Amino acid sequence: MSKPTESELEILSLLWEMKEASVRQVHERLSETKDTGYTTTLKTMQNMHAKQMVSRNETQRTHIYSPATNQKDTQKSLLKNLVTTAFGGSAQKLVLQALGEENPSKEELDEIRAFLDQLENKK
Amino acid sequence: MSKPTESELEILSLLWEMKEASVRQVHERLSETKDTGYTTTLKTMQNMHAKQMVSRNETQRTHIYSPATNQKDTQKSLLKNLVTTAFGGSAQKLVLQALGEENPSKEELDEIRAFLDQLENKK
DNA sequence: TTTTTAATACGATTATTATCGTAGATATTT
DNA sequence: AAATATCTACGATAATAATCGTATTAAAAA
Repeated sequence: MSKPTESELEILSLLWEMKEASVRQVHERLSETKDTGYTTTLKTMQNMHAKQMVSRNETQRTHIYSPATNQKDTQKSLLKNLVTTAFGGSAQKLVLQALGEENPSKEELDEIRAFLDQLENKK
Repeated sequence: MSKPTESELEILSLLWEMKEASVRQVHERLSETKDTGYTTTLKTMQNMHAKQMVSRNETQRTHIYSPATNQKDTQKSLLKNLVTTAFGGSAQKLVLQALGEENPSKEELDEIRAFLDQLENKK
């Protein structure tokens, strides 16, 4: 399971959200934030398919793609990577930094607290 | 302020930790986890210097490098990037995921709680 | 049924990153 | 002083990623 490149990740994220989509649909969404040609998106998705990062239904002429890699697992490995490379291995620091920057709402804070309690109980 | 590449980030992290170091010293640390030649490390650090990502003292033959980019700012932008590309923009999800995976100690959990309280008081 | 539109495949090109080798200079050791 | 080791500089190459253009085919519209 190879690490997605930056471009691949953008597409993968969209697919996680959309569940399944054609190249056209992905490209349309991508165009909101990025200015590249249709064939670029196509090629990237073909590459992703070759790497088995996405699967596709080819029964129609317009292929329908869906994510083949688990979102959680991918997030997990990207996070781990960031923790080791940028946070000196401390997830703690990453969490504090993320919380500090993102200005979470009261509800979110409570949710995190609940989660902390739950974690503690497991010990 | 350009985004560090993967290799650059590895070196930058070490420099954040070491405060300042020669290429040799960085290379030695790097060798623990990576198997590349000395000149590769040298070249990367020279590139980083050209990008003003690090500064260096050239008064001695052996140059001494130190980070020129703020650790917090860099972490912040990398985090933001990850949140948007892999977590659909939700820092919340990232935090929960990070907490869930890293199995923090009781002390760390308490520290996070304290931080949450502090955040809440600011409102 | 002809024309136009929309899709895939795939090679080619460009851009970026990573890695290394060699030359030349300065220290250090013998 | 000569030999050896240790630096930097820097070009070259290799590896990886991103982008696009063109050919071909299938569907849709005129």
